[in-house]
Amino acid sequence: MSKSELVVLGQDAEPAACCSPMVREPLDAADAVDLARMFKALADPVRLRLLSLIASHEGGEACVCDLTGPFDVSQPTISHHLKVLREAGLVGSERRGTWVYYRAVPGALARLSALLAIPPAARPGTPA
Amino acid sequence: MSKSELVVLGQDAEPAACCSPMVREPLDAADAVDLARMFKALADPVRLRLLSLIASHEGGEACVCDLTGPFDVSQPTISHHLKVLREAGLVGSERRGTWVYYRAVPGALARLSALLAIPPAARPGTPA
DNA sequence: GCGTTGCATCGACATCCGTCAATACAACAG
DNA sequence: CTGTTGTATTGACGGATGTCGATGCAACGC
Repeated sequence: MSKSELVVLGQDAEPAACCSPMVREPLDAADAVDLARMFKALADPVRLRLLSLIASHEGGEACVCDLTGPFDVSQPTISHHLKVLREAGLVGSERRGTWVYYRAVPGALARLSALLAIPPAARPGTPA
Repeated sequence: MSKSELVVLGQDAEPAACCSPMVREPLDAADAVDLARMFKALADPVRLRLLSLIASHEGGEACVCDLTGPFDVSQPTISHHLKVLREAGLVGSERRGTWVYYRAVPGALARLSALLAIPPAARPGTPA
């Protein structure tokens, strides 16, 4: 793992590709599979808390060493959860010597947020 | 089931109770359990598509009879998924004679959307 | 009341998933 | 190279979940 896995900025350009609010039009099956995978990554309390710890951490990133303490689960479990988040595209990681740092992927969060948003001018099902 | 289960409007008042953006501060454990449950309900492609069908349906609601056709799964599976969505608080239902109508709960979606939002003036970890 | 339609529930099954102890791998210092 | 620290992976285990056919329940018309 000599190359950085930390995502390049520019992810922000991606949200529009898939996810206008779901209340506006039905999701297609392919998008749904992709999105369900991301929601599945969020569907565990420990992972939610990990993500929020990472995302809100000073400097916008957190070292695994900052993440193994606050939970009542073992280190391998934390690693496993981080892997799930990483593979879902919600976080990126970068090794700096012994230490591994994780950072949230803003574009991915924004994508999900946009999907769930209620359009301001319309309510569900109200023609926009 | 003679009383309506369709949620009363006013749910919009609730999002603020829990979910400012997770990138702003770490989630507490109790909130994480509650939110993970909702994300779990979204963590299945069929359920995502069901929710989007319901939410985008004309009139803001859909009858189960509108929902059993578009998927390659059986009617009991659709019912099961609708139950999961309902129990997660993402949809409400109302029986009208033989027909049962489902409607998305805007407040619940807005709550999740707000949780995942990236604050406009700050990026993850940037002091606001 | 009976037959029909719509929808929910039940029970079984195969698959998936969170957790852990043990272990492997990466990086570093001496 | 060895020992140490940090982190990821492995394999086992018990529990959770999506799916189905069968069935039960709700509502309706006759």
